[in-house]
Amino acid sequence: MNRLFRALADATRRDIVRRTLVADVSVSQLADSYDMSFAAVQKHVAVLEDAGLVTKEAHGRERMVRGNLARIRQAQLLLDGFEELWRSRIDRLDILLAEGDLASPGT
Amino acid sequence: MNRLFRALADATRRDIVRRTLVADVSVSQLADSYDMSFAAVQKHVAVLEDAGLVTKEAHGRERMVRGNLARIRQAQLLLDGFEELWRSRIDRLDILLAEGDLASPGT
DNA sequence: CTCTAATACAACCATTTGATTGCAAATTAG
DNA sequence: CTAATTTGCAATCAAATGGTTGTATTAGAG
Repeated sequence: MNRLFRALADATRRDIVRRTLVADVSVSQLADSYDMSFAAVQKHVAVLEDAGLVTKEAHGRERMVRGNLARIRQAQLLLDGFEELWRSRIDRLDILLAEGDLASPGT
Repeated sequence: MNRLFRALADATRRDIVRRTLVADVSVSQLADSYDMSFAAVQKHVAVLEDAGLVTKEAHGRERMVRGNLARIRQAQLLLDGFEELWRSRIDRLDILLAEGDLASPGT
């Protein structure tokens, strides 16, 4: 999870994910789009690959990069878990309020 | 977004978010839970606060930390956007297939 | 075969991160 | 008032990050 979220914490990498989710793109095609060296883009792709967010497939001398939605879903699941926890806080407040309602009439 | 995802890319910080989504917790209560110095935990909370994932509220000499679900939702929205993009890839394939269907019968 | 394009990888550098310790300030407890 | 808690903040340090350039390898074009 650390690597997953860290990989998403960079605008260039998020853009690469966006593009490779829509269509396969070669590393050099990606490199042409950003104002940095080929090697820098190559490293970003490597970070994404290490995080499982993209895969690479050799096609001749090119490596086609493909976004991996399954991995994105894992991040979504974690955030969904946060949302559920938050709801449990509301539930606790409801319980407290309910207890208050029970106590008040008695006084 | 960079700060948001970077803040989530650390297990200790994700745990702090979990705990503070369920109930308000003071910085020192948090510090007691982790095997690191008070200052280190304080810094993690500061990173989360900077990312908008938690807020702090003074209560006497304690600062109660509270998780901010709204900010988590922003991360969810971004990931949801990825998912929609991915679906658009499928749509394009469908279009290609449909075009193929139109062409094939004519040949 | 030769040249070029695409990629991989290493070395290097500046900046950021994640942790530490130490000290000061504010608030509560006794 | 005095002492203990809680927090904030600065200085410091090792490791990771994000970028660079240079070199080597591999595959397609002519």
